[in-house]
Amino acid sequence: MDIMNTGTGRPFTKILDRLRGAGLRPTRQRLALAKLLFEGPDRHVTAEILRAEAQAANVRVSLATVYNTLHQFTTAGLLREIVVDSQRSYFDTNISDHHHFFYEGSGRLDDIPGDQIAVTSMPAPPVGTTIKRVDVIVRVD
Amino acid sequence: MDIMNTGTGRPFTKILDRLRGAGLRPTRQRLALAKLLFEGPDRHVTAEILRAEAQAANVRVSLATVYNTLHQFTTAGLLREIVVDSQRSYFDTNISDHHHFFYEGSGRLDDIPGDQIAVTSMPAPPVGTTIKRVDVIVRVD
DNA sequence: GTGATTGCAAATCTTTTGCACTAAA
DNA sequence: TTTAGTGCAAAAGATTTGCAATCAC
Repeated sequence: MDIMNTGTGRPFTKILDRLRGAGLRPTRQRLALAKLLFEGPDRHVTAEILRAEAQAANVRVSLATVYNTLHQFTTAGLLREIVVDSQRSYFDTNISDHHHFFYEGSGRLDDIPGDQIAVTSMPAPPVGTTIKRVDVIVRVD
Repeated sequence: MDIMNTGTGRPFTKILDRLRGAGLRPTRQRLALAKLLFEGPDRHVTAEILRAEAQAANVRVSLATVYNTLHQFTTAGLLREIVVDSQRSYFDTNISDHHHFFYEGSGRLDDIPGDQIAVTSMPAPPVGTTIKRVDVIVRVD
């Protein structure tokens, strides 16, 4: 089955609508990357991983476009960027409230559901600022 | 007063012992960087900031040595690396249990004392792993 | 002396940018 | 058409590395 077609004669409408809803033109590259990212279970990717998958799926996309797309999807709220490693950016397809286990050795990242962890007695944010997000990273090895 | 001398005729013994205790030869560069880092209140530095301060204090240190030293100090437990930005590494002279406010706009980092925040109902670490650290980052802007 | 440490410049790696070309609406 | 999006190659920025010179013990 071609990556651009679901085999039902209906070219994955849900993803198409998702891009349209985000105000992003459904180009061949965005559709293919979105399909890799959003069909199937939630995942954590780096730009390099996604580029490799695109290549493996016979989708021609430049690395620059992979970076652009990851950032556009993040800005549109379709992805979330996770900062765990100062050398590489990870993007999470799970945009619900949750946290992470980070395996320092392998660079692997696992979700911790939001209800399995709680941050209490949060201090007030400094005057003039707003809390944008609270990230909890449990580093294991 | 010279940075290599306290003016008391006693060349800052505490820092010297700190390096010796960590098994690090007290070289001119390490002593000077340690003085910049550990004399005075706790702080957050990047390699570039520390290099600039060394330069301002008339200490000749190469950037490569600044990086080496920051990592050696971190391995020795004298510093702690904080990951908040995927483009830059921060090092914290406060090695006690605490968390951080990160100002996305300016790149500034503030400590949140360990007793002002609590993470409860932590999930068990995956089998075969040990929790190395739990980082809470409150992103504000 | 001898091995650890340093400096420098080059290399590496990730990410961004400029700009001509292509494609969506 | 018209404007957004893409690819490529070059640039940028942070960090690491190789190796000869230097320093601590």
